[in-house]
Amino acid sequence: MLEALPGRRERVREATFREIKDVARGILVQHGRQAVSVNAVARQMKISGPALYRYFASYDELIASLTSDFFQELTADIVAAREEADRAVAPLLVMSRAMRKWAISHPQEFGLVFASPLPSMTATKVESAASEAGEAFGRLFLDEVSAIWHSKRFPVPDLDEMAPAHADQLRAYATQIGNVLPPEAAHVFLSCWIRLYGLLCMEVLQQLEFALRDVEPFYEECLEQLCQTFGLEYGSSLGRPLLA
Amino acid sequence: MLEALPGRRERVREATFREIKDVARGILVQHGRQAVSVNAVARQMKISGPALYRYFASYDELIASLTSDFFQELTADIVAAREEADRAVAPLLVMSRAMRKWAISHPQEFGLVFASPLPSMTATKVESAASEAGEAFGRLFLDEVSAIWHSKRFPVPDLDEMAPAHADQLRAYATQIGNVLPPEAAHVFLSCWIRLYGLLCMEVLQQLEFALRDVEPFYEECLEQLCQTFGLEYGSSLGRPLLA
DNA sequence: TCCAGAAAGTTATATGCTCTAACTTTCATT
DNA sequence: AATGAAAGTTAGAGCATATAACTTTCTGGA
Repeated sequence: MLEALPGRRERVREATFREIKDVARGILVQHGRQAVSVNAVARQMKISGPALYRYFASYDELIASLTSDFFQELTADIVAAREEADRAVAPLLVMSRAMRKWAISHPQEFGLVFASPLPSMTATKVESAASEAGEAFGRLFLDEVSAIWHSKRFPVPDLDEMAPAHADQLRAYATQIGNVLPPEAAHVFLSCWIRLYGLLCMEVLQQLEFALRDVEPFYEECLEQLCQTFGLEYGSSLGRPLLA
Repeated sequence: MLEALPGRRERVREATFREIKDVARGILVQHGRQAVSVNAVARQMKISGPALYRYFASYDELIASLTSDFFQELTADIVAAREEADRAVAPLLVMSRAMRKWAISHPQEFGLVFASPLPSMTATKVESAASEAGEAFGRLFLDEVSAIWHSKRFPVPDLDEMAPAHADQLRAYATQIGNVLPPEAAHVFLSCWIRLYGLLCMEVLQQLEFALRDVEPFYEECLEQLCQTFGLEYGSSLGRPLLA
């Protein structure tokens, strides 16, 4: 029988890939990262454990694949939010809020991405796909800041007043990102990125629960200062509540 | 035979506790968090695995004990740095630099503290000792900011201009910390804490390696702004290098 | 001094995990 | 229909946490 071009074999294989990752994600969300295991996924799919190794060479590869998916989903969410948003509010704000919205409605997923174990000197990891997806995610914000820079500039510090070693690593980074920002502007971008992403990290990893139930006010405060930095108009999120 | 009051039995038991934790820490530092296991520790001590359960009821308890130790060591380091430091430079600066110094010279230890798994809804953890030590650590900085507040004040936002829910949680936090700071000042404290600790988190969890080899310039920039916030004089760390 | 009993350590074992090896089944293509 | 790759199976090695039951070691009291 003539098959559709993707091939029936490959289609069911693709479907199995999806099912494995869906089941794994379900376990992650319901029972936490520790509960995600090759065997647990296989049990829930009612197949034997080793069968899963036809699809993923190792446990780490399965986790890396999940990580990659999460980055892509997060990226897609942010892009979608940017497209659909009110044109009056700065895209950078829309994107930042979309990032947090995804992070706090998917804490386990975000936590998996963030709290990956430290490489511990040894081990050249097989995280290429995951780190690529991660870079694409970061690129979203970098490109937006680059657009702002090229359309109207924003204040930047003087490279000569920095420690030479720091100026060097900024130049290296500017090169690495294809010079979409000059080193001085890259410093500002990184500084803001650190504040925003660092805050999200602390929130999701529950490092602020000793004091706060709702971190959003601090996130909005951070966004406000971010707008000042880039010379954007800060539009409060009131009226378009974060958690609808 | 009459023993010294602590009792010989208890002394050797205490020594075994220490050895277990020392060995576990060695494994953590050398081979990463994943490699820390009850059996691995026992092997290295040349005792049988189950023997360790005379000292720790579970693997999680061993980890929690390590976490507690790390917090205490970090706290002690910061206190020592504060005592020994040049009186001309603000204690808050000295303490912040001591914190980072410890964190980056003990990345695995700091990572263990930070990247503890998410509670995943269920599970009432046995982390009381660890979280107590963690609170003592945070208290160090809180007390310092409180001292600054009571000696000369610093600018604070208006509580009435905040979202009511946020004002409420700030008041609750102020109560929780025994009113050593009013809610408005608590907001400022938390805001600074988030920036400083969040940056450290990102650095140690290697979330900045895509761009930076040395995060110190950003840390110092953060400290400079922190000094502005609290009305302190920013003394560069030059001349007393961070990594001697 | 000797002995009862607690403390500390042992082996054996249950259960779960990752992952490999060897075998069987399924199924699309020739 | 036959072939051979793909997908699934069971068996098992090796390591993990943890418990149970046993032995050894040491302490404190008669």
